[in-house]
Amino acid sequence: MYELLFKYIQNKTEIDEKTFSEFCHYFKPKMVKKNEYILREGEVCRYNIFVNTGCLKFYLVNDEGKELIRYFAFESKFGTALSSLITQNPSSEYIQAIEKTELLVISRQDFFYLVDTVPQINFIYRDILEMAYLTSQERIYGLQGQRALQQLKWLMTYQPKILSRLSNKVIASYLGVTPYTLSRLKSEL
Amino acid sequence: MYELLFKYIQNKTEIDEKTFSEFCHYFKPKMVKKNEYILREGEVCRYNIFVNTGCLKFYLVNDEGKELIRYFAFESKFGTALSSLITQNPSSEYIQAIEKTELLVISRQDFFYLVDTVPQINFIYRDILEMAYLTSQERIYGLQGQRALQQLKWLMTYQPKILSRLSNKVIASYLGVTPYTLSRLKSEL
DNA sequence: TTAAAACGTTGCCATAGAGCAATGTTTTTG
DNA sequence: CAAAAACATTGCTCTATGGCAACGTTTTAA
Repeated sequence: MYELLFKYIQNKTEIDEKTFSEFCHYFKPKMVKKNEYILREGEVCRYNIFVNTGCLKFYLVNDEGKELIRYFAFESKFGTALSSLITQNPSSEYIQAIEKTELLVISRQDFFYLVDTVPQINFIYRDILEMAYLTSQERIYGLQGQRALQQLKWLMTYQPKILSRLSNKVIASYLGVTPYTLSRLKSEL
Repeated sequence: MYELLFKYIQNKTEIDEKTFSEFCHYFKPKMVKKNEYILREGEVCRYNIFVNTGCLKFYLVNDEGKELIRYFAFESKFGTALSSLITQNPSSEYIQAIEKTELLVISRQDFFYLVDTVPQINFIYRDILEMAYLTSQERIYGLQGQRALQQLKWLMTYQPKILSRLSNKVIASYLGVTPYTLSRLKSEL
């Protein structure tokens, strides 16, 4: 149950099994079905989430009813509605399982307690934020500058998992184009 | 020289002048002229930067030669080419002064030393990353979903400083449209 | 296992924004 | 302060993408 999380932390910091076992019980296992919501728009996010197996999508629905996907969390990834988690304001994002998914869930309070008391978790949180920020920057530059075809090629190179595992509809929503356009772009490759 | 930085930190954490004075000398004052580069593409970023007065732009130049602006750092803001700072790989970003600008510059090594040894700076760095990430998320959703006119209206409401202080050319590059389009959009308001 | 629902593809037309050129305005700099 | 450079605006045309409709395929669920 905790092997992946242990490996994740071990990969980023120095940690022994004893230290890990002292705090890992703060992470509670949770199974969610395909299409099940972990968080809905308007709810306050009270958890940080580690994905053991499966995949979550983080998205919002804009004024025109269009679903905009910001991020996918696959196996061994953390994800949360950070804005709501930090501010404790209602989330504008949904979090939903794309597949049958196994999670480790830690409450906001426990998580920040660990950030403040366990140096390894302090570092892990810093690393999560740094990496999330870097990924966001790349995505901003991609959305700002690239035509959709270029973005698709970038995805093929750097995020092949997204293309191989997810539906066109979902990929289109991530790229910010319609499924029609995506379908046409793929025939241009 | 250090008043703004002290206020910035005091605003976010508990700190007294004595503690501040023990580490503030790691931040070195630096003046840059309008249009002067602080970092160019291909250089490794070795600094974190606090803006005292003026304004910096963080941008890259894409394959088509188009300038894409990711972020502006106005007074009392931190900014750096984080990707390069963390990985110590050559930066794909430029950092350039838009106006005559007064900076406080801290070396990478000193900065991370303070992050690891001064709890207030550890927290400040966490806060910078959190806020930067939140801002990035909003921007991703904006670029993905909104028409340029909507983005412009959003800017008017939430970032009026960008509109009032910067040239159309620069604003267009931030919005990811051409100056022609921006000029037309403004006449639609 | 089969009917219903969701998804993917493609033709057609509509639209937002790009890009060039021409012109006037503002800013920069010697 | 004057000449040069950069910037802003607007007409015209072109292109990438949107959105609907139709149709075949895959997935879902009773």
